[in-house]
Amino acid sequence: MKNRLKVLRAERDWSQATLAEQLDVSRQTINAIETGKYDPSLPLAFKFATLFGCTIEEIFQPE
Amino acid sequence: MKNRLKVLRAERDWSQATLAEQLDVSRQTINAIETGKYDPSLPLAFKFATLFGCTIEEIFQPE
DNA sequence: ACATTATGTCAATGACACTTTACATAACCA
DNA sequence: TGGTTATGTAAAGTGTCATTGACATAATGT
Repeated sequence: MKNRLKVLRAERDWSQATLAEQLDVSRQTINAIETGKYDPSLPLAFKFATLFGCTIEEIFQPE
Repeated sequence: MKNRLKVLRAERDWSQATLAEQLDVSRQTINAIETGKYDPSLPLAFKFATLFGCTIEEIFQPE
């Protein structure tokens, strides 16, 4: 699963820690997802979409 | 997480087993997701969307 | 030079996603 | 009545998601 988190974060000038805080997850979770170590759960994917104001499909794409 | 799987299945007259087969998961997984026991992984959510020809958001909605 | 921030990574742990095998029930039909 | 299909559920096992705490490195600012 690919994702555009790094870009979306950069557009807002947010650190991984800042993003983690807003989503109520750990910084390591953000880092792991961003670097492709694992995929977020579906509920967390929805949280990303809500926070960034776009659809899940606009953030995550299956390989 | 709510979902419209039962309706989407009914529209196509598919059993849980038929759907499971097409998604390459077990029938119990379909049943568990449909009855809200747990949420699908993000990759599986994408598979549902692809198969039904719609977006993840059109199938699943956070509570 | 020193402190701070951002990122990457590791180990250990608990919770959840998904599996197989199996049993039960209800509906349908020959 | 007996066979088949659809659905729900349970137990036990495996792998993945997400956690905390910790350590390392690079970049920035004072």
